[in-house]
Amino acid sequence: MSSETALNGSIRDLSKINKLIHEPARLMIFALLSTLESADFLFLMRQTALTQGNLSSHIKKLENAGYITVKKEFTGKRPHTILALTNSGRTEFLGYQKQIQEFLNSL
Amino acid sequence: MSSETALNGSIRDLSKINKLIHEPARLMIFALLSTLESADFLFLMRQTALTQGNLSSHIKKLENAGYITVKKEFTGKRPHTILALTNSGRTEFLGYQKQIQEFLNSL
DNA sequence: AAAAAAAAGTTTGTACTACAAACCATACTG
DNA sequence: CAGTATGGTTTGTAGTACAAACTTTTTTTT
Repeated sequence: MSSETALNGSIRDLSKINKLIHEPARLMIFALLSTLESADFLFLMRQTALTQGNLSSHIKKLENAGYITVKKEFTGKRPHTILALTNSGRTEFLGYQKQIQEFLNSL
Repeated sequence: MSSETALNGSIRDLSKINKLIHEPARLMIFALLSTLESADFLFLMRQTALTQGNLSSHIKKLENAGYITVKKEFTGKRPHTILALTNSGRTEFLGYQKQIQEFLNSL
């Protein structure tokens, strides 16, 4: 191995970190969904303290990336949006955790 | 303690994470400066693989925040810019590390 | 039963930010 | 002395996070 690769690997790798996950608001969403397996819009809103508009935007981004699924149901008469991580989302989040943990360990 | 505070503390806290540090390019700069005590512009540029313009912008932000000092010297005839963390910068970076580690531990 | 307010989101407008291209100043080089 | 290299800074732009405003349906008030 070159003299730079091993020690600085985890530092330079940061430039390739998944920014869709790294963003704090979305990191909260990932954290909640990864421990809960599924959650609804209002629950996420309360747990994260994000506004509706902001949460909605982040959800759309994650859905477009294929990281979460969005199911729109009705509970009685009221709409109910259920979010869950996809396999891809779960895998990417685990990879993110690994990368950032390695970074912290390198300090 | 309330039922939410302890478990979700580290999750909701993410919304208050220091974004000046959290940004990947600057995280690289912090990582390098925290282990090296001082470094010059070109060294940082090579280690991080940031472009000159981009690195320059990030440095200015960190300097304005009081997280780093910027000393412009001459080595022989050539300009030489030396960067170092301030106490404040070091403290904030440690706080950041702690917060993100707690987050990872909570998953 | 009409009007008003609430619930559950989505869309739109804006202020900010990361980035590279273009620029600047000085120093070498053929 | 023209051209290129060195060591940066400034400027322009595309993208992003966020909240305000809007939409649609339902519930409550009068």
